[in-house]
Formats: sequence, structure tokens, C-alpha cells
Amino acid sequence: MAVTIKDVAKLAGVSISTVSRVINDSKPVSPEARRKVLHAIDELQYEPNEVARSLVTKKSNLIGVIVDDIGNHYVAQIVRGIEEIGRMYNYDIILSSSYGNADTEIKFLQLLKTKQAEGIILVSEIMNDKLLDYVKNTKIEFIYLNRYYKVPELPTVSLNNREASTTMMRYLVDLNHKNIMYVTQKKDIDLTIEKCKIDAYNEVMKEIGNKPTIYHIDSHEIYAGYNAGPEIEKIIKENNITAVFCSQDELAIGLMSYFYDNDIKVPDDISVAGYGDINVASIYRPTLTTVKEPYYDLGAVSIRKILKTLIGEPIDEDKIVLPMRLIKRESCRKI
Amino acid sequence: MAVTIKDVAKLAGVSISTVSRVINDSKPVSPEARRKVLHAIDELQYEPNEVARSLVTKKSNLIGVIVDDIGNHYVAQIVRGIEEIGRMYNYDIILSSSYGNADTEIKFLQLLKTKQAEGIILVSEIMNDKLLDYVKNTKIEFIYLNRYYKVPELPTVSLNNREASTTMMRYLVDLNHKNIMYVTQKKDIDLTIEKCKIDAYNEVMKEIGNKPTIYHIDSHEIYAGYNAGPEIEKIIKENNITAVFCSQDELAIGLMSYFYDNDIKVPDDISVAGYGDINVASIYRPTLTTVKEPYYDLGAVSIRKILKTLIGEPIDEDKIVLPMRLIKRESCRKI
DNA sequence: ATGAAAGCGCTAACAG
DNA sequence: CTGTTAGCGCTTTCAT
Repeated sequence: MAVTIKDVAKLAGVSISTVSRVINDSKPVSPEARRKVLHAIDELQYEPNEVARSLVTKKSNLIGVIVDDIGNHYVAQIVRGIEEIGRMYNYDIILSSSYGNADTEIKFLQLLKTKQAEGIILVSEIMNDKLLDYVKNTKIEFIYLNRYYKVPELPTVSLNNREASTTMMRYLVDLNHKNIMYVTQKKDIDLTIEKCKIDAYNEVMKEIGNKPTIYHIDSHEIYAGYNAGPEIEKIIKENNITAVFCSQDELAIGLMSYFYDNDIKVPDDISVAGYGDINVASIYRPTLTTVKEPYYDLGAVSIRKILKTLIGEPIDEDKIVLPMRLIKRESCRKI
Repeated sequence: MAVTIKDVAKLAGVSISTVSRVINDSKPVSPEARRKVLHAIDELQYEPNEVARSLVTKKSNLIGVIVDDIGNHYVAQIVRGIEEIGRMYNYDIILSSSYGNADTEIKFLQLLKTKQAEGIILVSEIMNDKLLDYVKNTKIEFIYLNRYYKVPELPTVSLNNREASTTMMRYLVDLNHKNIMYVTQKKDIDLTIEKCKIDAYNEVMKEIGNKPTIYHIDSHEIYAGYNAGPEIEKIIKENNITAVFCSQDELAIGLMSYFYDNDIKVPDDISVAGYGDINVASIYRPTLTTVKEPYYDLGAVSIRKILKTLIGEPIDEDKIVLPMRLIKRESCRKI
């Protein structure tokens, strides 16, 4: 059996209340008693049982984090931000991966509640209406970090995607590109954030008086960008496209790999721009011009917001929007 | 106040024991009572408090995972394996990142113990002797996953690095390479696992009757591989090297980027092999020939081992060694 | 300043 | 099959 507060009290010759007081220094304790207690603690290598403590204080110091897949680099960065800031406030995080399953997300949410998590951050790629309902009817600190959807009803930390896309488009235009193609997700999926980006694209194309060329892919993974290569190549030739702006870095990397394998030179023959600044973006050759999504900050800001409300500090607002940054690299050139 | 077992009992008109019994179905309960309880639970949206439950059962269903940095891809893969298997047995994981600080690792270890974690997996890149002592004197299920060091005194799950390096070397030899260079960590660091790999390299070089050429770098990150480019290039020319075997994929990728930027063609001018099969390895062009470290499995096997001992199943052995696999890609060619 | 005692929400004998 | 009761290890009144 592990050593408990009773053992310490006995050895120190005081009551358990006194021991508790020195552990938490919640009330004055005579120097003499304190010394004895401290000594006993040391002797016994006593470590308080946080579970028992939680039960009475109702503070678990646990934040639940439900993610899509910790194996995704951007997710890992978000978790990094959450964890590092949480740590500063003495909070631990419980991690669960849903792999994009809506029911699993809800199951974890409930599970985390039973574990008395004080707040929950959901890093999701899907739109989970059932979960939305559930959260709205339950009082728990909650933040929705969704990379693709806007979630109007709930506290979110998000990015200014529209502005970022506009910035990238204007940059491409500055590079004298006129025929710019946009490669994005499958058309029929109703991705609210992607809509903002498409709007930005369309707007800039309209500004420069050119017709938009949008190509839809059914996935946002690298291989999908690669596989779409032949069709995109055809469209490029037919429409005299000089720059391709991809809605995700993964797509851009896949596409560049296709170009590499088919002797199309980036950026000499075609400029390619991405979105996200995933870690490969700066490693791949040519390095990818893209827009940096500040994942770490996304996580950090989220947990800070939860912690603030937990502590009772005034919170600024329910929706936090973070800026993004244009990263100019080799894959786009002036023509 | 949250709804408790008492509320359910009252509403259902039974005792709390009966409620407890239907929740856990630990003992037979009359259909009638069960129905009433279930109904009350539903009515009240009751969710048992796991903290209270843990306190009495002494089961937290929590596994602590201390990692170096969840932002590292390989670490994330390990955690993925841990989490996914843990989930199958109803275990949650608490994640803490030490960022390579030995004291932080110990602090987390203690913290996780107070949270009543039933087992702890340490995914570390450093050698932490103090922690070794600590763990040996404490009875807690523990596994050390160290990528660079052998940890003889503790249960570990590790890889057969010696064999893997030999396999890679023999493959290179099969490709008719005779003058093979090995690029690795700084010489004075005492990396026990790296030593195995160097031994394997030396042995094969001896077999083919050629002198070893080992180059030491002070970091294992991509930029380090890149920065070492000029010197490595010089050595290659002087020694007529035709293949470079890097102790880490990161180094290989950095080096290939240097080659790309300096118009040295891989694999036409030089073959490059890596170690690890990090995610970029298959994405980078040319794709990197490497040895696959099964990170996911490493995590999965670790937690499974802990869970087994927790459940009381017989455990096979204290040291588990996983095999690695040669991944032939474009960066190495026959000469 | 200190101890006794109540109780956090739950499980597990124990008695019926 | 069911209710009563005694804790789990700790914090926190409430006396003293």
C-alpha cells in the first residue's frame, strides 16, 4: 500500500489536518510542527494522492484534448501549444484521437467529463452537429478548433483564412501571374472555411479581370495532389496557367512531386503555392511558397482562454481570430 | 452541482448500492429495479464520477506518457500507437513533453504517480540516470523507449539497429558500392545505439576489405545535414565515395537538399541512404532509401506490455526487440 | 495553532 | 436480490 497522509501524521506525531496544512500551506502551522511533518514526508517519500484531492476539491487539473489524429503534423503542433501553456498553469492534458469519427468524438467527450476534465479542446476536421448539441447542453469549458469548418455556435479559435488567401493571390499577381489556377477540395463538400478561401481567390481574379479556374480534388492528401497531376497538367496547358495555388500544402507537394517525375520544372515552367506551411514545405525542393498557419499559437491561445475562464479572469471574446503569414520561398517566381 | 449516484438512487427509489450494481453490473439486480435505475440515469443524464471511482477501486485507467517533444514526427507516431492500443483496453493517456530536460522528466514522473497513473512510458532522447534510479526504487509499471541509448537496467522496447544497419550496408554493397561513407552524430557523445550502427558499418566495410570513412555531425537535424554539405562533398571527392549512409533520415534529407542546391544529382552522382523512414522520406524527391523504424509498433507494443502486467497476464520478457525493414527507394542506385 | 469529525462520490463487504 | 455501512485519501469546517 502506498504511504498516505495518515502515515505521515503518525510518524510526525501530529494530526492529518496539520499535515494537510503544511502540504498546501493553507493555514499557519507552528515551525516546530512543520519541521516534523516535512521530515516525515521526506522519510516516507510521501506523495499526495491527487485522485483523493480531486474528489474533495473538485479540481482535476486536467484538460481533455480530442484530436483527429496526433500523427498529423499540424495537430501535433497544436497539442504542443496546448500542453506547453497548460503546463505553466499546472494542468495536465488527456489525449484522445478520434480518427475523424463523430461518434468517437462524443464518446471521448463524455469520457473526459467523467474523468472530471475541467475543460475540453476539440481539434477536429469534421463537422459534428451531434457534438455541438451535446456541448451546448452541458456546462463545460469547451473550444472547437476546426480546420475546415466555421462553428458559429461555439467558442472557437480560428484563422483569418480569407485575408490570407487574398494576400497570397495578390502576391502571385505582383509576380505578374494572370492566369492563376486554384486547386481545392471536392466541390460538393460543404467546407465553410474553404469557401472563404475560394471567395478570396475569385475576388482577386475578378479584380485583375481574369476568369477563375478551379479544380476540385476528392482528398487533401499528398497522393491526391500527385494523382491529380495529369489532369491539372492538361488544364494548365489549355488555359495557359502560370501559377497554381493549392488550398493545402499537401496538395501542392503532391503536385510538385508529379511535376518532378514528369520533368516539369517548378518554378521555371510553373509556379506553385500552398497553404499551411506544413513542415515539409521548407524541406522539399524547391521550397514551397505558402501561407503559415500558426498551429502552435492556435493551441496555446485555446488553452489560455479556457484557463482564463477557469481562473475567473475576464475573457476577451468568444471568437478569437489569429492572423496568418505569407512565406515566400522558391516555388513561385516572377514572370 | 453535478448529479450523483444518490440522486439517481432517490429518483429510482432504490439504494445507491443497487444503482452501483447496475452501472457496473457487478451483481444481479431484478429486472424491475434495473429498469427504474436505467430510467433515472437517463432522466438525470447521470454520468459516474471516475475520480471517486478511482479512489475506491485504485484503478485510474490512466497511462502516463512522457515524451521528448510531441512535435517530432516519430514521437507522434509512437504516441499514436500507445493511444490506440490503450483505448482498446479502456485506458486514457496523459501526455507530458519534457523537451529533453532530465529534471522535467523526473518531475513529470512524480506528477504522474500522484495522479495515480497505472503505468508510465518514457519516450526520451536523452540518458537520464537520476530517473533510472528513481524508477528502480519505485514500483510502477514502466517502459523506457529511447531512440539513442540502450537502457540495460529497465524494461525496454527497442529495435534491432545492428541488424538493420548491416542490412542496409549489404544492400549498398549489392548495388556495387565499395566506398561507402557513414555520416553520424558527434563523436564524443556516447550514444549506445549509435555505436551498434557504427559497428555494423565497420564490420561490413571490413568484409569487403575497404577502409571506413565516418563523418561526425553535432546535431541530427535537417539543417545540420545541409550545413555539413560542403565538407561532406569534399570528402566524397577525395575518397571517391559513391554512397553516403546517414544515421538519421533528417541528416540524409538535409544533405540531399545541399546536393540539390549545388547541382549534385542524387542518385546519379551520389547515392544517399537514411535511417528511420520519417514521413518526408517518401515525399522528398528523389525519394529516400532508408530503414523503417516501426514507431507505431514501438508504442503499441510498449503499452500492450504494460497492460498485460497490469491485467496479470504472463509477460514474455523484459526486453522486447522489434525488427526493422529496408525500404528501397530512388536515392540509391546500382553503379 | 491544532485536532476531531464530516464528507467528496463511489464500491464492496456484510447482513438480511 | 437489496439496503446499510464502512471506508478510499484527502480537505475543510468547527471547536478548542
